Amino acid sequence: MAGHVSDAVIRRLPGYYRHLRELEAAGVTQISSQELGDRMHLTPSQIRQDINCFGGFGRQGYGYRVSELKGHIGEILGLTNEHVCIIVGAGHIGCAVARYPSFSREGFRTIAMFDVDPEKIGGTTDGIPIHAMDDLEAFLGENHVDIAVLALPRRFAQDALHRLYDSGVRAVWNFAPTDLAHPDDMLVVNVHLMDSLQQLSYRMAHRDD
Amino acid sequence: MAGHVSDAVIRRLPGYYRHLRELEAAGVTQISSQELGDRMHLTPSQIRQDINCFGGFGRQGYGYRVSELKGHIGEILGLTNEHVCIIVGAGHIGCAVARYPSFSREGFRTIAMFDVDPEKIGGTTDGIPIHAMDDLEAFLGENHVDIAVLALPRRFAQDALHRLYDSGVRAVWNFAPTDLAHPDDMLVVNVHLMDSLQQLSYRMAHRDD
DNA sequence: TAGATTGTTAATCGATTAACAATC
DNA sequence: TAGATTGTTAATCGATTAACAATC
Repeated sequence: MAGHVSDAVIRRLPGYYRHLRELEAAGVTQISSQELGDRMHLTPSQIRQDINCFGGFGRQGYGYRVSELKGHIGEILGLTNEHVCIIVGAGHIGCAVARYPSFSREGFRTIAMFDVDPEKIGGTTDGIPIHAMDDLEAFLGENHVDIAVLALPRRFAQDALHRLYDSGVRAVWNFAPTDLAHPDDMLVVNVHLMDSLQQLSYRMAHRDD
Repeated sequence: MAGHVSDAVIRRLPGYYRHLRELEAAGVTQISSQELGDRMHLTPSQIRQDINCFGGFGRQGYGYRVSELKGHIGEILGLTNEHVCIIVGAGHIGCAVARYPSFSREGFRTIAMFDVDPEKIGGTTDGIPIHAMDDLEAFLGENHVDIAVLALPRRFAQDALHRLYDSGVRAVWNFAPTDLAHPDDMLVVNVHLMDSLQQLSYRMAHRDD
């Protein structure tokens, strides 16, 4: 069904999902590409092209059923299967992720956190146990983990990524502010908060251009 | 100097800055578009095109001076002027931002946080005072603020944005998981953590396509 | 049925890549 | 000078938009 799906489309998919969820919550059951485009600041054409990368989920003369389309896009995004996660680094960012409500609501289940701080080891955050960083390999030997959240200072991130790879983890959500080297069969998606803030700074500096 | 700069270029600029900072820290003083491209997974052509949106910062037969180019890009990103910030919402994300080292290092100075929780009001995070949300307008009347960081639950974010606008704030770094309506003369850059995670989920689900 | 809106093909636009003269 | 690498123009590629027949 899906031939090659471009990066541009993949980047927009979560936005569709988010808007459709809001529409569903607001009691909207039907929507046209025109209306959805107005809402998302996209052209109706683009919306139809994007959706038709995956199949014809609409009906001529009617538009799209909100809950049906949301279901399809959720499936396409892989949100129907649960993802078992660990968080490496129990600092402020790691804990913020652990407690982020949408994180568990969308099927990302955190089973453990890891840190080097003896003060934290043995404790919990939101019911999630904090293990010693030294126990990472042993833990991964006994537990299947889909995604590792990397929430460490920059200088520790590359080493942690190698250790995760060697223990079989093949997907990383990286908050460390650096581009990590990784094998081809490991997926790494970066958050790079400072990049986002610097884009804001750029736009402020060039407001009148 | 800069004609129209495309979104694609703006999105890459912080990456240049980050890599150049790492190179500088590693003691590298000179780099060619070829070498920088290898490092950043971009073509040399694209790097030269990107940089030349802003001016000819290189030298034929030599390449670019790392510290000089970093300086230019920092300036282009608006990092030479300090940005006065407030953080609206003193939950885990707000506090994570407040303590994020690069935040203050790159000239983003947080002068206050705001929250509705009586337990938090009057306290501090990392030396930053937490004010009552009710005092937002009074505070903004007395203090110039360049950027508001929105770190509130979704349902409170739109109202907070209006209040910020009415008190003169014209730039928002938004962590609430929703696309906020805003006037044309207000800049809003979204972080949308869940979008980023869902992109990872998509790529995991479609690994073998 | 008539009206509306999709799915899909064709046209356009913009971004990326290639090429090469300029020049350090 | 010769070699290397930029700055910049031209070519290519891909993404977005427009158009319209299909059809609910």
